[in-house]
Amino acid sequence: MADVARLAGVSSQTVSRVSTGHPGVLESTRREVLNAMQQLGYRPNSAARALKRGEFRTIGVILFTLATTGNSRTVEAIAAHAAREGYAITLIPVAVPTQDGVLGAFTRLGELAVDGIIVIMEVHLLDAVDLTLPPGVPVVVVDSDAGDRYPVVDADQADGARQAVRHLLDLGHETVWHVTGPDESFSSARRAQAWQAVLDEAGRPAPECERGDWSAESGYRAGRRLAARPDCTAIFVANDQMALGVLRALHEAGRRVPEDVSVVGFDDIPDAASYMPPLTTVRQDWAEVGRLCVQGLLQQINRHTVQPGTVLVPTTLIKRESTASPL
Amino acid sequence: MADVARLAGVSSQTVSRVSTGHPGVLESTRREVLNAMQQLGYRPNSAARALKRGEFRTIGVILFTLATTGNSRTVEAIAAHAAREGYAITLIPVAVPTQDGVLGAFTRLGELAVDGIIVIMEVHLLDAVDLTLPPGVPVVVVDSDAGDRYPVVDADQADGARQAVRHLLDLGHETVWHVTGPDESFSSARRAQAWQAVLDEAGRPAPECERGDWSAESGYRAGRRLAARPDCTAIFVANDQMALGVLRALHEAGRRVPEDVSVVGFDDIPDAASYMPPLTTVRQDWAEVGRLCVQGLLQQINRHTVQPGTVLVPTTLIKRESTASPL
DNA sequence: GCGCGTCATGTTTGCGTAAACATCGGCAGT
DNA sequence: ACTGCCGATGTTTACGCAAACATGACGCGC
Repeated sequence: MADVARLAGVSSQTVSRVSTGHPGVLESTRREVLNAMQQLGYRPNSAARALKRGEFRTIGVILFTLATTGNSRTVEAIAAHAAREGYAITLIPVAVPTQDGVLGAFTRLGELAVDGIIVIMEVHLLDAVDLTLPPGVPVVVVDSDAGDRYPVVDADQADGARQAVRHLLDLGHETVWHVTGPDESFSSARRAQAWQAVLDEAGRPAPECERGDWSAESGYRAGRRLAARPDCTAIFVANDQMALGVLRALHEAGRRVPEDVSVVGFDDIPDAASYMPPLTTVRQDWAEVGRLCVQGLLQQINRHTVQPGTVLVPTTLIKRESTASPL
Repeated sequence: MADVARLAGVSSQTVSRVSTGHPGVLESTRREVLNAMQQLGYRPNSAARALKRGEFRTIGVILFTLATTGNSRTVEAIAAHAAREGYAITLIPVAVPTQDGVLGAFTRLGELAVDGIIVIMEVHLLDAVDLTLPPGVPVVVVDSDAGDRYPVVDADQADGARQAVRHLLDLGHETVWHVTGPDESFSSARRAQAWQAVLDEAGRPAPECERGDWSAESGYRAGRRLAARPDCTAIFVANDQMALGVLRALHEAGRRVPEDVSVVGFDDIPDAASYMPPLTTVRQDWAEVGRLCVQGLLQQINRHTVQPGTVLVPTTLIKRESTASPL
């Protein structure tokens, strides 16, 4: 910076003013400085800046995996919106989904240069490590029921599930079977709860759930078991990938979709429209979730206000060709 | 830090020594300092640290999208390996895949606190912005043909495509049709080139390519056109998602897979094993790509050696049930 | 017993930046 | 002409840390 100042014939403070866009610099001076900067290939040192300003303009995102469509889409939206606000995002992957793994990530995070944190994971995994969450660091949580302790942003999974199950009942199915995600997943639990609630309301018997792990393969296994039951005519599957497996199992068992069995998925991943048949499913707006995360976090950072509570992003039932009235 | 020093009854330098793990501190003193740190909730300020040390221990990853399986998996592997080496990763999404967009990202990047950059995108988009790539900043590129200018890491797409096409020819197909990715994609070009080369070598006619955009929907459209041609018995599709669309198109046209038409995909995304039928495809080892990126970048950072050149990660043909000899 | 080396610890300094304050020149109002 | 004020720019300082150097205590060999 001193070199630039010398070349431009001004003080380093003026250089600083130019590079931060402060007002009160003569246009002619500004141009001179800009010119000197370019000539010397000067770029501000962000460490010094962060040190001086006491902020990093960086948001940390802590998650288990980018392998799920939901997570990667959410992160992408977070990154895009953060960039728009002049924030970079730092990814903190938790290698192992254990409390030790989370603890490690949070320890690293404590030393990391971030102004706030977005947590994309089940909060119960955080319970044991709360102490290490640097106090005073703004946090927003996704995919969790921690609305009483942190600000939470999430898709309205319960409502999506309700729409899915009601759609099947409205088509005239006696009841709806359900393939859940893994036990640890709060999303899975909420979807299952809503499924159960709708059946209860309608006075229909709730068959026992099949349990999967989100993978198509696990959906296939669940689907084979369901395909063997002639009374099963409608299935609500907790995500699209498992639904893909269910469709294959039904196909192999000779049960037609939607003529013999109706299937509804969850997520509306891009491929779902190309399944055989195109899948009726519940769309989640991950972009909006990401946007609200960033917005909520920046609000905390700038206004120093924290409001625990859950913000729900609406979900939409997308009707395609995998559902029909029973024959 | 001063507070910690006071509480522990030592100088701030000793606190620094403890927090950086430097040797030459009496065990008893160390414990005392650690204790004081905990009590005061002290955590080192990484901005100051970076300023003093002249390094950020952060790697920037610049890419267009996390929406493709390949990108998100690669990023995940990069993050994991970087974490293991004590590096954080910062995501720089390029909103618009134009040179302006890239330019913007690199400008931001220049002011960003990173010690090196991994670029996951077509390098030709960088051409116009080379000047803004901060000189002296280590770079590794993925998915590009810039091996003469930068260190490049990539899956061996040509070999994977060769294996796929040879497999189909070996099964006895007269020739192999091809559905490509979008024009701008270098991966797509390499796969198409290899496809053409194998057919040429074998003295087979190369049918005209169908062009897609990686999406299942575009695969479906290409598949419909191919399904209409009775002479088409073997299709090499440039990725799995488009293959899903091709499978649906063939199914709707009443052409059985693999009895009437064989299909090979590329990527081996987890769902591919659950397609109908399970898809024969080429597996890419994204985790290894990510690992090598980090390794190569750290080598540059630590040893100050740059070696342009391309490192290829082997790809493997995974034979499933979508390919068979023609009837 | 003296000098020297060794080890634990303390003191000084500067990394690059920007806020706070200081200065300086000119212009409006009287 | 003088005061006062404002706008443009310069000077000083501190952000938190860790290298480099300084100090001081202790032990060992002669």
